[in-house]
Amino acid sequence: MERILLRRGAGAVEAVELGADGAAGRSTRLHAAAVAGFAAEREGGATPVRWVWDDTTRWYPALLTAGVRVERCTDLRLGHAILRRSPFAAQDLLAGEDTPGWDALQPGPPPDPALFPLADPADLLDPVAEHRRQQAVLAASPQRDRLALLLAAESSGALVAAELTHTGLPWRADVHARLLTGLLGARPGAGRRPAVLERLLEEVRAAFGAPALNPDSPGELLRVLQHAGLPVPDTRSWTLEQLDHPGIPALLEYRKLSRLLAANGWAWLDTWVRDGRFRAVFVPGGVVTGRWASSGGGALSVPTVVRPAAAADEGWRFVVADVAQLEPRVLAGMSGDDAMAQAARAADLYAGMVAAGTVATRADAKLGILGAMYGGTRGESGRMMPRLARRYPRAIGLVEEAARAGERGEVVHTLLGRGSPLPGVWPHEEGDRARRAWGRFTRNFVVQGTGAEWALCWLADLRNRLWRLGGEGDVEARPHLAFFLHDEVVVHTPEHLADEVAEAVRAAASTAGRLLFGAFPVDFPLDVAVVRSWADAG
DNA sequence: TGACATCGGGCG
DNA sequence: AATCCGCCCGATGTCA
Repeated sequence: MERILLRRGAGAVEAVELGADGAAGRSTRLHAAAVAGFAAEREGGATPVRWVWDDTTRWYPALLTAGVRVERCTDLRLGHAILRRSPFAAQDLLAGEDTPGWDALQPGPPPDPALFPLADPADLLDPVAEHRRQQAVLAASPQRDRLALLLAAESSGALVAAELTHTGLPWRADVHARLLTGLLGARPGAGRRPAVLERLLEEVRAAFGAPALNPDSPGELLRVLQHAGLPVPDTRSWTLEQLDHPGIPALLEYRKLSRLLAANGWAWLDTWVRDGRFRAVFVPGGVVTGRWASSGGGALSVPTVVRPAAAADEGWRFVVADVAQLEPRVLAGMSGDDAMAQAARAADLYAGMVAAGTVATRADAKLGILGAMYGGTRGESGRMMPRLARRYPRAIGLVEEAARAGERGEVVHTLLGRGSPLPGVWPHEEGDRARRAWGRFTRNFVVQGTGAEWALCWLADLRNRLWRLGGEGDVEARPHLAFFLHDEVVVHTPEHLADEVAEAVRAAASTAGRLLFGAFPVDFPLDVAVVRSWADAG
Protein backbone atom coordinates (compact mmCIF):
# COMPACT_ATOMS: atom_id res chain seq x y z
CA MET A 1 0.00 0.00 0.00
CA GLU A 2 1.32 3.35 -1.03
CA ARG A 3 0.22 6.61 0.54
CA ILE A 4 0.13 9.76 -1.56
CA LEU A 5 -0.77 13.06 0.00
CA LEU A 6 -2.32 15.81 -2.11
CA ARG A 7 -1.91 19.41 -1.06
CA ARG A 8 -2.56 22.78 -2.61
CA GLY A 9 0.44 25.06 -3.00
CA ALA A 10 0.97 28.39 -4.71
CA GLY A 11 -0.84 28.03 -8.01
CA ALA A 12 -0.26 24.28 -8.19
CA VAL A 13 -0.93 20.97 -6.51
CA GLU A 14 1.73 18.90 -4.87
CA ALA A 15 1.55 15.11 -4.73
CA VAL A 16 3.73 13.90 -1.88
CA GLU A 17 4.73 10.27 -1.43
CA LEU A 18 4.64 9.38 2.24
CA GLY A 19 7.06 7.02 3.93
CA ALA A 20 5.99 4.29 6.34
CA ASP A 21 6.49 6.76 9.20
CA GLY A 22 4.42 9.39 7.40
CA ALA A 23 7.44 11.48 6.47
CA ALA A 24 7.24 13.39 3.21
CA GLY A 25 9.20 11.71 0.43
CA ARG A 26 9.35 12.45 -3.27
CA SER A 27 7.05 15.23 -4.33
CA THR A 28 5.54 16.01 -7.73
CA ARG A 29 4.25 19.44 -8.74
CA LEU A 30 1.09 19.30 -10.82
CA HIS A 31 -0.94 21.93 -12.57
CA ALA A 32 -4.50 21.86 -11.29
CA ALA A 33 -5.66 20.48 -14.63
CA ALA A 34 -3.23 17.58 -14.39
CA VAL A 35 -4.34 16.27 -10.99
CA ALA A 36 -7.10 14.03 -12.30
CA GLY A 37 -4.78 12.45 -14.87
CA PHE A 38 -2.17 11.81 -12.20
CA ALA A 39 -4.73 10.30 -9.85
CA ALA A 40 -6.19 8.10 -12.58
CA GLU A 41 -2.76 6.79 -13.48
CA ARG A 42 -1.76 5.93 -9.91
CA GLU A 43 -5.18 4.54 -9.09
CA GLY A 44 -4.94 2.22 -12.07
CA GLY A 45 -1.39 1.14 -11.25
CA ALA A 46 -0.20 -2.14 -9.77
CA THR A 47 0.31 -0.77 -6.24
CA PRO A 48 -2.85 0.07 -4.29
CA VAL A 49 -2.95 3.71 -3.21
CA ARG A 50 -4.42 5.44 -0.22
CA TRP A 51 -4.89 9.12 -0.97
CA VAL A 52 -4.30 11.39 1.98
CA TRP A 53 -5.88 14.82 1.86
CA ASP A 54 -7.18 17.55 4.12
CA ASP A 55 -10.80 17.11 3.18
CA THR A 56 -12.63 14.88 0.72
CA THR A 57 -15.14 17.61 -0.16
CA ARG A 58 -12.23 19.76 -1.37
CA TRP A 59 -10.74 17.14 -3.71
CA TYR A 60 -13.06 14.37 -4.72
CA PRO A 61 -15.90 16.18 -6.53
CA ALA A 62 -13.50 17.45 -9.20
CA LEU A 63 -11.92 14.00 -9.60
CA LEU A 64 -15.36 12.42 -10.05
CA THR A 65 -16.28 15.03 -12.62
CA ALA A 66 -13.11 14.08 -14.48
CA GLY A 67 -14.18 10.43 -14.34
CA VAL A 68 -11.73 9.33 -11.64
CA ARG A 69 -12.94 6.99 -8.92
CA VAL A 70 -10.77 6.54 -5.86
CA GLU A 71 -10.53 3.26 -3.96
CA ARG A 72 -9.47 4.57 -0.55
CA CYS A 73 -8.49 7.77 1.20
CA THR A 74 -7.63 9.29 4.54
CA ASP A 75 -9.75 12.34 5.32
CA LEU A 76 -7.77 14.38 7.82
CA ARG A 77 -10.61 16.76 8.66
CA LEU A 78 -12.96 13.95 9.67
CA GLY A 79 -10.18 12.00 11.38
CA HIS A 80 -9.22 15.04 13.42
CA ALA A 81 -12.80 15.61 14.54
CA ILE A 82 -13.07 12.02 15.79
CA LEU A 83 -9.67 11.90 17.50
CA ARG A 84 -10.24 15.22 19.21
CA ARG A 85 -13.08 13.72 21.22
CA SER A 86 -12.11 10.10 21.46
CA PRO A 87 -11.30 8.61 24.87
CA PHE A 88 -9.03 6.22 22.95
CA ALA A 89 -6.84 9.09 21.72
CA ALA A 90 -4.00 10.79 23.59
CA GLN A 91 -4.72 14.46 23.13
CA ASP A 92 -1.14 15.59 23.69
CA LEU A 93 -0.04 13.61 20.63
CA LEU A 94 -2.67 15.31 18.52
CA ALA A 95 -1.80 18.82 19.66
CA GLY A 96 0.09 20.95 17.16
CA GLU A 97 0.51 24.51 16.08
CA ASP A 98 -2.44 24.51 13.74
CA THR A 99 -4.78 22.38 15.87
CA PRO A 100 -7.28 25.27 16.25
CA GLY A 101 -7.38 25.48 12.45
CA TRP A 102 -8.19 21.78 12.13
CA ASP A 103 -10.74 22.09 14.91
CA ALA A 104 -12.53 24.85 13.03
CA LEU A 105 -12.28 23.38 9.53
CA GLN A 106 -15.67 23.03 7.85
CA PRO A 107 -16.56 21.02 4.75
CA GLY A 108 -15.62 22.85 1.57
CA PRO A 109 -18.32 24.97 -0.06
CA PRO A 110 -19.86 23.49 -3.20
CA PRO A 111 -17.68 24.60 -6.12
CA ASP A 112 -19.23 27.56 -7.90
CA PRO A 113 -17.54 28.32 -11.21
CA ALA A 114 -19.11 31.77 -11.25
CA LEU A 115 -17.19 32.81 -8.16
CA PHE A 116 -13.54 33.68 -7.90
CA PRO A 117 -11.98 31.21 -5.44
CA LEU A 118 -11.73 32.91 -2.08
CA ALA A 119 -9.08 32.31 0.52
CA ASP A 120 -9.64 28.83 1.93
CA PRO A 121 -8.77 28.41 5.62
CA ALA A 122 -7.72 24.86 4.78
CA ASP A 123 -4.76 26.25 2.82
CA LEU A 124 -3.19 27.55 6.02
CA LEU A 125 -2.94 24.03 7.44
CA ASP A 126 -0.13 21.53 6.99
CA PRO A 127 -1.64 18.15 6.07
CA VAL A 128 1.70 16.28 6.30
CA ALA A 129 2.14 17.29 9.92
CA GLU A 130 -1.48 16.59 10.82
CA HIS A 131 -1.28 13.16 9.20
CA ARG A 132 1.84 12.30 11.21
CA ARG A 133 0.14 13.39 14.43
CA GLN A 134 -2.92 11.28 13.68
CA GLN A 135 -0.71 8.27 12.92
CA ALA A 136 1.09 8.78 16.20
CA VAL A 137 -2.21 8.90 18.08
CA LEU A 138 -3.30 5.65 16.46
CA ALA A 139 0.01 3.94 17.19
CA ALA A 140 -0.22 4.86 20.87
CA SER A 141 -3.89 4.10 21.33
CA PRO A 142 -4.91 1.29 23.70
CA GLN A 143 -7.70 0.59 21.19
CA ARG A 144 -5.64 0.99 18.07
CA ASP A 145 -7.56 -1.47 15.90
CA ARG A 146 -10.98 -0.07 16.70
CA LEU A 147 -9.89 3.52 16.25
CA ALA A 148 -8.14 2.71 12.97
CA LEU A 149 -11.25 0.97 11.71
CA LEU A 150 -13.35 3.98 12.66
CA LEU A 151 -11.09 6.41 10.81
CA ALA A 152 -10.98 4.19 7.73
CA ALA A 153 -14.75 3.76 7.74
CA GLU A 154 -15.33 7.48 8.20
CA SER A 155 -13.02 8.28 5.29
CA SER A 156 -14.70 5.70 3.12
CA GLY A 157 -18.03 7.27 4.02
CA ALA A 158 -16.69 10.59 2.79
CA LEU A 159 -15.97 8.99 -0.59
CA VAL A 160 -19.48 7.51 -0.70
CA ALA A 161 -21.05 10.85 0.17
CA ALA A 162 -19.22 12.62 -2.65
CA GLU A 163 -20.22 9.88 -5.08
CA LEU A 164 -23.86 10.08 -4.00
CA THR A 165 -23.93 13.78 -4.80
CA HIS A 166 -22.08 13.19 -8.06
CA THR A 167 -24.43 10.50 -9.37
CA GLY A 168 -27.63 11.69 -7.67
CA LEU A 169 -30.84 9.79 -7.07
CA PRO A 170 -32.80 9.21 -10.31
CA TRP A 171 -35.87 11.41 -9.98
CA ARG A 172 -38.85 11.70 -12.33
CA ALA A 173 -39.92 15.34 -12.15
CA ASP A 174 -42.98 14.54 -14.27
CA VAL A 175 -44.15 11.87 -11.83
CA HIS A 176 -43.57 14.18 -8.90
CA ALA A 177 -45.46 17.05 -10.57
CA ARG A 178 -48.38 14.78 -11.43
CA LEU A 179 -48.53 13.66 -7.83
CA LEU A 180 -48.60 17.25 -6.60
CA THR A 181 -51.36 18.18 -9.01
CA GLY A 182 -53.41 15.20 -7.89
CA LEU A 183 -53.18 16.15 -4.22
CA LEU A 184 -53.10 19.95 -4.36
CA GLY A 185 -54.56 20.99 -7.72
CA ALA A 186 -52.74 22.76 -10.50
CA ARG A 187 -49.58 24.69 -9.74
CA PRO A 188 -50.71 28.18 -8.68
CA GLY A 189 -49.12 31.50 -9.59
CA ALA A 190 -46.45 32.95 -7.31
CA GLY A 191 -47.77 33.83 -3.85
CA ARG A 192 -51.06 32.00 -4.30
CA ARG A 193 -52.39 28.82 -2.72
CA PRO A 194 -53.31 25.79 -4.82
CA ALA A 195 -57.07 25.22 -5.21
CA VAL A 196 -57.32 22.33 -2.75
CA LEU A 197 -55.60 24.30 0.01
CA GLU A 198 -57.78 27.31 -0.76
CA ARG A 199 -60.94 25.20 -0.36
CA LEU A 200 -59.74 23.62 2.90
CA LEU A 201 -58.77 27.01 4.24
CA GLU A 202 -62.27 28.40 3.71
CA GLU A 203 -63.74 25.32 5.37
CA VAL A 204 -61.50 25.75 8.43
CA ARG A 205 -62.20 29.48 8.70
CA ALA A 206 -65.95 28.86 8.51
CA ALA A 207 -65.90 26.03 11.05
CA PHE A 208 -64.10 28.19 13.63
CA GLY A 209 -65.84 31.44 12.74
CA ALA A 210 -62.50 33.07 12.02
CA PRO A 211 -62.64 34.52 8.51
CA ALA A 212 -59.06 35.85 8.58
CA LEU A 213 -57.39 32.84 10.23
CA ASN A 214 -53.95 31.82 8.96
CA PRO A 215 -53.53 28.21 10.17
CA ASP A 216 -49.80 28.37 9.38
CA SER A 217 -49.38 30.65 12.38
CA PRO A 218 -49.34 28.48 15.53
CA GLY A 219 -49.98 31.42 17.85
CA GLU A 220 -52.96 32.67 15.93
CA LEU A 221 -54.35 29.16 15.55
CA LEU A 222 -53.98 28.48 19.27
CA ARG A 223 -55.95 31.62 20.14
CA VAL A 224 -58.72 30.73 17.70
CA LEU A 225 -58.98 27.15 19.03
CA GLN A 226 -59.16 28.34 22.62
CA HIS A 227 -61.74 30.93 21.67
CA ALA A 228 -63.79 28.10 20.15
CA GLY A 229 -63.81 26.44 23.58
CA LEU A 230 -61.06 23.88 22.90
CA PRO A 231 -58.65 23.90 25.85
CA VAL A 232 -55.46 22.85 24.02
CA PRO A 233 -51.89 23.49 25.23
CA ASP A 234 -50.41 23.48 21.71
CA THR A 235 -51.49 22.87 18.12
CA ARG A 236 -49.59 19.69 17.33
CA SER A 237 -51.44 17.22 15.13
CA TRP A 238 -51.47 14.62 17.85
CA THR A 239 -53.17 17.07 20.19
CA LEU A 240 -55.70 18.16 17.59
CA GLU A 241 -56.62 14.56 16.75
CA GLN A 242 -57.94 14.12 20.28
CA LEU A 243 -60.50 16.90 19.80
CA ASP A 244 -64.12 16.50 18.83
CA HIS A 245 -64.92 19.50 16.68
CA PRO A 246 -66.28 19.69 13.10
CA GLY A 247 -63.41 21.90 11.91
CA ILE A 248 -60.60 19.56 12.97
CA PRO A 249 -60.50 17.12 10.02
CA ALA A 250 -60.21 19.95 7.49
CA LEU A 251 -57.57 21.64 9.63
CA LEU A 252 -55.49 18.47 9.82
CA GLU A 253 -55.82 17.91 6.08
CA TYR A 254 -54.82 21.53 5.43
CA ARG A 255 -51.75 21.09 7.61
CA LYS A 256 -50.65 17.91 5.87
CA LEU A 257 -50.97 19.33 2.37
CA SER A 258 -49.55 22.70 3.31
CA ARG A 259 -46.51 20.92 4.67
CA LEU A 260 -46.11 18.91 1.46
CA LEU A 261 -46.33 22.08 -0.61
CA ALA A 262 -43.76 23.94 1.49
CA ALA A 263 -41.24 21.13 1.88
CA ASN A 264 -41.50 19.07 -1.32
CA GLY A 265 -43.69 21.05 -3.69
CA TRP A 266 -42.95 22.61 -7.06
CA ALA A 267 -40.35 24.94 -5.59
CA TRP A 268 -38.41 21.93 -4.25
CA LEU A 269 -38.52 20.35 -7.69
CA ASP A 270 -37.22 23.54 -9.31
CA THR A 271 -34.41 23.84 -6.81
CA TRP A 272 -33.22 20.29 -6.28
CA VAL A 273 -33.97 18.20 -9.34
CA ARG A 274 -31.96 18.71 -12.50
CA ASP A 275 -31.34 16.40 -15.45
CA GLY A 276 -33.45 13.69 -13.86
CA ARG A 277 -31.44 13.52 -10.64
CA PHE A 278 -31.97 14.68 -7.05
CA ARG A 279 -28.48 15.71 -5.99
CA ALA A 280 -28.53 15.80 -2.22
CA VAL A 281 -25.52 17.00 -0.26
CA PHE A 282 -24.67 14.49 2.43
CA VAL A 283 -22.54 15.49 5.39
CA PRO A 284 -20.63 12.53 6.87
CA GLY A 285 -20.05 12.91 10.57
CA GLY A 286 -22.53 15.79 10.56
CA VAL A 287 -24.33 14.50 13.65
CA VAL A 288 -22.57 14.22 17.05
CA THR A 289 -23.29 10.51 17.17
CA GLY A 290 -21.53 9.94 13.85
CA ARG A 291 -24.63 9.70 11.76
CA TRP A 292 -24.65 11.64 8.54
CA ALA A 293 -26.50 14.90 8.21
CA SER A 294 -27.58 16.50 4.98
CA SER A 295 -27.68 20.03 3.83
CA GLY A 296 -30.22 21.32 1.37
CA GLY A 297 -33.22 19.58 -0.02
CA GLY A 298 -34.04 17.77 3.19
CA ALA A 299 -32.38 14.66 1.81
CA LEU A 300 -32.70 12.63 4.98
CA SER A 301 -36.42 13.24 5.28
CA VAL A 302 -37.85 12.64 1.84
CA PRO A 303 -41.54 11.96 2.61
CA THR A 304 -42.88 8.60 1.55
CA VAL A 305 -45.64 10.31 -0.40
CA VAL A 306 -43.19 11.63 -3.04
CA ARG A 307 -41.04 8.50 -3.24
CA PRO A 308 -42.85 7.20 -6.33
CA ALA A 309 -40.91 9.92 -8.19
CA ALA A 310 -37.64 8.20 -7.31
CA ALA A 311 -37.55 5.76 -10.21
CA ALA A 312 -34.75 3.80 -11.84
CA ASP A 313 -33.64 4.59 -15.38
CA GLU A 314 -34.95 2.58 -18.32
CA GLY A 315 -33.35 -0.86 -18.21
CA TRP A 316 -32.13 -0.24 -14.65
CA ARG A 317 -33.53 -1.16 -11.23
CA PHE A 318 -33.27 -0.04 -7.65
CA VAL A 319 -32.11 -2.52 -5.08
CA VAL A 320 -33.49 -1.13 -1.82
CA ALA A 321 -32.23 -2.68 1.40
CA ASP A 322 -32.80 -1.81 5.02
CA VAL A 323 -31.73 -3.43 8.26
CA ALA A 324 -34.48 -4.61 10.53
CA GLN A 325 -34.02 -3.18 14.05
CA LEU A 326 -30.42 -2.09 13.58
CA GLU A 327 -29.95 -0.44 16.95
CA PRO A 328 -31.18 -3.23 19.24
CA ARG A 329 -29.00 -5.67 17.31
CA VAL A 330 -26.02 -3.38 17.70
CA LEU A 331 -26.77 -3.13 21.41
CA ALA A 332 -26.80 -6.93 21.70
CA GLY A 333 -23.46 -7.08 19.89
CA MET A 334 -21.62 -4.33 21.72
CA SER A 335 -22.77 -5.53 25.13
CA GLY A 336 -22.13 -9.18 24.33
CA ASP A 337 -25.59 -10.05 25.60
CA ASP A 338 -26.18 -13.67 24.61
CA ALA A 339 -29.91 -13.73 25.34
CA MET A 340 -30.54 -10.63 23.30
CA ALA A 341 -28.38 -11.93 20.47
CA GLN A 342 -30.45 -15.10 20.62
CA ALA A 343 -33.62 -13.06 20.12
CA ALA A 344 -31.83 -11.24 17.31
CA ARG A 345 -31.39 -14.53 15.50
CA ALA A 346 -35.00 -14.13 14.31
CA ALA A 347 -35.67 -11.98 11.26
CA ASP A 348 -37.84 -9.90 13.58
CA LEU A 349 -36.03 -9.28 16.85
CA TYR A 350 -39.23 -8.30 18.62
CA ALA A 351 -40.89 -11.54 17.56
CA GLY A 352 -37.80 -13.30 18.87
CA MET A 353 -38.37 -11.71 22.27
CA VAL A 354 -41.96 -12.96 22.29
CA ALA A 355 -40.90 -16.44 21.23
CA ALA A 356 -38.40 -16.55 24.10
CA GLY A 357 -41.19 -15.70 26.54
CA THR A 358 -39.58 -12.42 27.59
CA VAL A 359 -42.64 -10.33 26.77
CA ALA A 360 -46.22 -11.11 25.85
CA THR A 361 -46.62 -9.21 22.60
CA ARG A 362 -44.56 -7.69 19.82
CA ALA A 363 -45.87 -4.26 20.75
CA ASP A 364 -44.59 -4.73 24.31
CA ALA A 365 -41.20 -5.81 22.99
CA LYS A 366 -40.86 -2.77 20.77
CA LEU A 367 -42.03 -0.37 23.45
CA GLY A 368 -39.66 -1.84 26.01
CA ILE A 369 -36.59 -1.85 23.77
CA LEU A 370 -37.20 1.66 22.48
CA GLY A 371 -37.72 2.84 26.03
CA ALA A 372 -34.44 1.23 27.08
CA MET A 373 -32.56 2.96 24.25
CA TYR A 374 -34.24 6.37 24.56
CA GLY A 375 -34.66 6.54 28.30
CA GLY A 376 -38.42 6.29 28.52
CA THR A 377 -39.24 5.71 32.15
CA ARG A 378 -42.93 6.46 32.25
CA GLY A 379 -45.96 4.46 31.28
CA GLU A 380 -45.80 1.19 29.42
CA SER A 381 -42.13 1.24 28.47
CA GLY A 382 -41.09 2.02 32.05
CA ARG A 383 -43.09 -0.92 33.39
CA MET A 384 -41.25 -3.21 30.97
CA MET A 385 -37.79 -2.31 32.22
CA PRO A 386 -37.35 -4.62 35.22
CA ARG A 387 -38.28 -7.63 33.12
CA LEU A 388 -35.90 -6.62 30.31
CA ALA A 389 -33.12 -5.95 32.80
CA ARG A 390 -33.50 -9.45 34.25
CA ARG A 391 -33.59 -11.11 30.87
CA TYR A 392 -30.94 -8.96 29.12
CA PRO A 393 -28.63 -7.87 31.95
CA ARG A 394 -25.65 -6.95 29.81
CA ALA A 395 -27.58 -4.99 27.17
CA ILE A 396 -29.71 -3.08 29.63
CA GLY A 397 -26.72 -2.67 31.93
CA LEU A 398 -24.75 -1.03 29.13
CA VAL A 399 -27.35 1.65 28.35
CA GLU A 400 -28.05 2.24 32.04
CA GLU A 401 -24.37 2.76 32.72
CA ALA A 402 -24.13 5.16 29.75
CA ALA A 403 -27.03 7.13 31.20
CA ARG A 404 -25.47 7.28 34.68
CA ALA A 405 -22.12 8.37 33.22
CA GLY A 406 -23.85 11.15 31.31
CA GLU A 407 -25.64 12.29 34.46
CA ARG A 408 -22.27 12.49 36.19
CA GLY A 409 -21.04 14.71 33.35
CA GLU A 410 -18.67 12.07 31.95
CA VAL A 411 -17.84 11.24 28.33
CA VAL A 412 -19.22 8.01 26.89
CA HIS A 413 -18.09 6.37 23.67
CA THR A 414 -19.22 4.12 20.87
CA LEU A 415 -17.77 0.67 20.28
CA LEU A 416 -15.10 2.01 17.92
CA GLY A 417 -14.31 4.99 20.11
CA ARG A 418 -16.28 8.03 19.00
CA GLY A 419 -16.64 10.14 22.13
CA SER A 420 -19.66 12.10 23.24
CA PRO A 421 -19.36 15.84 23.72
CA LEU A 422 -19.02 17.23 27.22
CA PRO A 423 -22.19 18.73 28.64
CA GLY A 424 -22.46 22.48 28.91
CA VAL A 425 -23.11 24.16 32.21
CA TRP A 426 -26.31 22.94 33.80
CA PRO A 427 -28.46 25.78 35.14
CA HIS A 428 -28.59 25.35 38.88
CA GLU A 429 -32.35 25.55 39.32
CA GLU A 430 -32.88 22.96 36.57
CA GLY A 431 -29.97 20.78 37.60
CA ASP A 432 -31.75 17.49 38.01
CA ARG A 433 -33.92 17.76 34.98
CA ALA A 434 -31.04 18.82 32.72
CA ARG A 435 -28.87 16.06 34.19
CA ARG A 436 -31.46 13.41 33.39
CA ALA A 437 -31.93 14.82 29.90
CA TRP A 438 -28.17 14.58 29.31
CA GLY A 439 -28.25 11.02 30.60
CA ARG A 440 -30.89 10.18 28.02
CA PHE A 441 -28.64 11.69 25.38
CA THR A 442 -25.55 9.67 26.39
CA ARG A 443 -27.69 6.54 26.78
CA ASN A 444 -28.82 6.90 23.20
CA PHE A 445 -25.43 8.12 21.97
CA VAL A 446 -23.65 4.79 22.49
CA VAL A 447 -26.31 2.86 20.58
CA GLN A 448 -27.07 5.34 17.81
CA GLY A 449 -23.35 6.00 17.33
CA THR A 450 -22.40 2.33 17.15
CA GLY A 451 -25.29 1.80 14.76
CA ALA A 452 -23.81 4.52 12.58
CA GLU A 453 -20.46 2.70 12.69
CA TRP A 454 -22.08 -0.53 11.55
CA ALA A 455 -23.74 1.36 8.70
CA LEU A 456 -20.44 2.96 7.65
CA CYS A 457 -18.77 -0.45 7.47
CA TRP A 458 -21.73 -1.77 5.49
CA LEU A 459 -21.52 1.12 3.02
CA ALA A 460 -17.76 0.87 2.64
CA ASP A 461 -17.79 -2.84 1.87
CA LEU A 462 -20.81 -2.55 -0.40
CA ARG A 463 -19.20 0.28 -2.36
CA ASN A 464 -16.24 -1.91 -3.19
CA ARG A 465 -18.37 -4.92 -4.07
CA LEU A 466 -20.49 -2.83 -6.43
CA TRP A 467 -17.43 -1.47 -8.17
CA ARG A 468 -16.05 -4.96 -8.75
CA LEU A 469 -19.42 -6.11 -10.04
CA GLY A 470 -19.54 -3.44 -12.68
CA GLY A 471 -16.83 -4.27 -15.18
CA GLU A 472 -15.93 -1.10 -17.04
CA GLY A 473 -16.70 2.57 -16.98
CA ASP A 474 -17.36 5.41 -14.56
CA VAL A 475 -19.19 5.08 -11.27
CA GLU A 476 -22.54 6.00 -12.80
CA ALA A 477 -22.17 3.41 -15.55
CA ARG A 478 -21.86 0.56 -13.05
CA PRO A 479 -24.12 -0.52 -10.19
CA HIS A 480 -23.72 2.33 -7.71
CA LEU A 481 -25.10 3.66 -4.45
CA ALA A 482 -27.81 6.22 -5.11
CA PHE A 483 -29.08 7.02 -1.61
CA PHE A 484 -28.31 6.32 2.04
CA LEU A 485 -30.62 6.85 4.98
CA HIS A 486 -29.06 5.78 8.31
CA ASP A 487 -30.00 2.09 7.99
CA GLU A 488 -31.20 1.89 4.40
CA VAL A 489 -29.46 2.01 1.01
CA VAL A 490 -30.75 2.47 -2.51
CA VAL A 491 -28.52 0.99 -5.23
CA HIS A 492 -29.08 1.91 -8.87
CA THR A 493 -28.12 -1.00 -11.10
CA PRO A 494 -28.51 -2.34 -14.62
CA GLU A 495 -31.41 -4.76 -14.43
CA HIS A 496 -29.39 -7.86 -15.28
CA LEU A 497 -27.13 -7.32 -12.26
CA ALA A 498 -29.91 -6.75 -9.74
CA ASP A 499 -29.75 -10.20 -8.17
CA GLU A 500 -26.00 -10.02 -7.77
CA VAL A 501 -26.38 -6.59 -6.21
CA ALA A 502 -28.92 -7.97 -3.73
CA GLU A 503 -26.41 -10.67 -2.82
CA ALA A 504 -23.65 -8.06 -2.43
CA VAL A 505 -25.82 -5.99 -0.11
CA ARG A 506 -26.35 -8.99 2.16
CA ALA A 507 -22.72 -10.03 2.05
CA ALA A 508 -21.65 -6.50 2.98
CA ALA A 509 -23.99 -6.61 5.98
CA SER A 510 -22.37 -9.72 7.36
CA THR A 511 -18.94 -8.25 6.76
CA ALA A 512 -19.97 -5.20 8.78
CA GLY A 513 -21.18 -7.41 11.63
CA ARG A 514 -17.89 -9.32 11.71
CA LEU A 515 -15.82 -6.12 11.56
CA LEU A 516 -17.58 -4.72 14.62
CA PHE A 517 -18.38 -7.77 16.70
CA GLY A 518 -15.95 -10.42 15.50
CA ALA A 519 -17.19 -13.91 16.20
CA PHE A 520 -19.99 -12.83 18.53
CA PRO A 521 -23.11 -14.24 16.90
CA VAL A 522 -25.40 -11.33 16.19
CA ASP A 523 -27.32 -11.26 12.92
CA PHE A 524 -28.20 -8.29 10.72
CA PRO A 525 -30.97 -9.53 8.44
CA LEU A 526 -31.96 -7.22 5.61
CA ASP A 527 -35.20 -6.51 3.83
CA VAL A 528 -34.12 -6.38 0.20
CA ALA A 529 -36.35 -5.45 -2.72
CA VAL A 530 -35.60 -5.16 -6.44
CA VAL A 531 -37.93 -2.45 -7.69
CA ARG A 532 -38.52 0.17 -10.36
CA SER A 533 -39.42 2.84 -7.81
CA TRP A 534 -38.26 3.51 -4.26
CA ALA A 535 -41.91 3.62 -3.22
CA ASP A 536 -42.33 -0.04 -4.19
CA ALA A 537 -39.85 -1.21 -1.54
CA GLY A 538 -40.83 -2.37 1.93
C1' DT B 1 -33.68 44.35 6.25
C1' DG B 2 -31.27 40.60 8.54
C1' DA B 3 -30.33 37.68 12.67
C1' DC B 4 -32.35 34.70 15.87
C1' DA B 5 -35.89 31.94 18.41
C1' DT B 6 -39.95 29.03 18.40
C1' DC B 7 -43.12 25.86 16.55
C1' DG B 8 -44.54 21.99 13.95
C1' DG B 9 -43.61 18.12 11.12
C1' DG B 10 -40.93 15.21 7.81
C1' DC B 11 -37.19 11.28 8.32
C1' DG B 12 -34.35 7.44 10.90
C1' DA C 1 -48.31 17.90 33.86
C1' DA C 2 -46.75 13.89 31.97
C1' DT C 3 -44.06 10.63 25.07
C1' DC C 4 -38.17 9.08 24.90
C1' DC C 5 -32.89 9.98 21.05
C1' DG C 6 -30.80 12.38 16.69
C1' DC C 7 -31.42 15.54 12.65
C1' DC C 8 -33.29 19.39 8.64
C1' DC C 9 -36.44 22.74 7.12
C1' DG C 10 -40.06 26.44 6.31
C1' DA C 11 -43.21 29.77 8.31
C1' DT C 12 -43.97 32.98 11.73
C1' DG C 13 -42.77 36.33 15.10
C1' DT C 14 -39.59 39.39 17.60
C1' DC C 15 -35.93 42.53 17.92
C1' DA C 16 -32.32 45.58 16.54
